[in-house]
Amino acid sequence: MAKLQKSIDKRNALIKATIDLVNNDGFHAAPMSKIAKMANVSPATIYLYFENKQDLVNKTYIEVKAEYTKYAFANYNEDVCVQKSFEIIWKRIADFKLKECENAMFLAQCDNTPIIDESCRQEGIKHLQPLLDLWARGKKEGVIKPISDYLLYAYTINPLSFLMINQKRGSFILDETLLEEAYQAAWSSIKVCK
Amino acid sequence: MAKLQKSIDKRNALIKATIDLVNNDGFHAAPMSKIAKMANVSPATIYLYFENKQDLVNKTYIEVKAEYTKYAFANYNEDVCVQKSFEIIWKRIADFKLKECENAMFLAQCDNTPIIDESCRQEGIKHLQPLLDLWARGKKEGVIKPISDYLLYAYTINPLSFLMINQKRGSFILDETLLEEAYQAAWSSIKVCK
DNA sequence: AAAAAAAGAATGAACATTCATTTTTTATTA
DNA sequence: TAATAAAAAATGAATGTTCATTCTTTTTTT
Repeated sequence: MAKLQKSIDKRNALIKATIDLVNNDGFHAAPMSKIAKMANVSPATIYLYFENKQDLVNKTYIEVKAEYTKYAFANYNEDVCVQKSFEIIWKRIADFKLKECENAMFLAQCDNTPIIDESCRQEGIKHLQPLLDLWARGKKEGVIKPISDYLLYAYTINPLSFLMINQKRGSFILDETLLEEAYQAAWSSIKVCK
Repeated sequence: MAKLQKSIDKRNALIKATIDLVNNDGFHAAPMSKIAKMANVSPATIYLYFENKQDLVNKTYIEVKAEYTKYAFANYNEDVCVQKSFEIIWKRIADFKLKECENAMFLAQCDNTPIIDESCRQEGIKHLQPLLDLWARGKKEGVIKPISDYLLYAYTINPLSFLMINQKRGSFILDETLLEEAYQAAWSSIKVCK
């Protein structure tokens, strides 16, 4: 396999450069020549690792999305009760969005624009299954409101993207206190009130 | 004023074409030539109305943002109680995001990417003041949680963008029932529990 | 007939991608 | 182990295209 012999470091550098440039300048202002320079590589080399620019962006998206979900569910355990499980996952996701800010920014940009192919977006959604399963369990137990998963996501996970972007822009800082308040807001929006 | 004599229709057509193209193809794939064609105008004519491409996009953003907030606060009245006021504004915003879907999509794309200038983004935020005032009142009265406005926005308004985008992509449909559920989720995430 | 607005064609720069070489790595032989 | 040949990887410099913007001319309005 020729591909496996090619330096994985170069590939990673290219992915990272893509994320950096797209985050800071936008996709429209992230030419292959700049990506190459930032990765310390010749423009021609990119084409040894990726078919073309679209492929580079698609693959970057899929890779980052996989990292994101892997991180989110790393210490998830089905034996714990719904509320606690949700808290654990939510806080892992919050962690990712704040610590892996560059990655999270890139995902947010892809999720809100037509820069990646629809098939890649679909591909990325699949990895969220454990969260959907947890919600199904919560609904069955009467702990979580019996509403669409899209609503649950919109009110618990998606706000984190907004907060992350605004923190990155320097509008405000998400410290421990704010994070706890955010978690409470998330949980109160989907829990069943006794 | 030479500017006022130029056809306002052409200007509007250009703004609309910009929104359409950026929504469907992304900023990187919205060349001036296509925008011109879609607006039934020569490429050179664009430069009679806008300085350059960046200016076109900036102005489009500001214009759409102004429309958005104008719509949101159209029937807002300071005499009504906080909870009711919030409901009215929230539902107007929901309405806008669902009925003026193209406009809302464009805003979402601008708000999550570096395609518009930072100064325009700031400019756009100013128009939200009435909502921030309402929240201040709600906090003082002990009706709304005493948390950062960014959190309040993240948990009440921002989810609508996510829902709108996914509705546009055909993932699901936001009917009357879902909309009411969404409103309840929004309100429960920020109200003070008695 | 003068001024303003609009047009299509032209210009030059920037870009994605490919090409022709060079460098590096791997495998082979002495 | 050292020398070398073959293969793979990487490169910088082309290539041809696309694009934003401008220029010159034409059309429309005053």
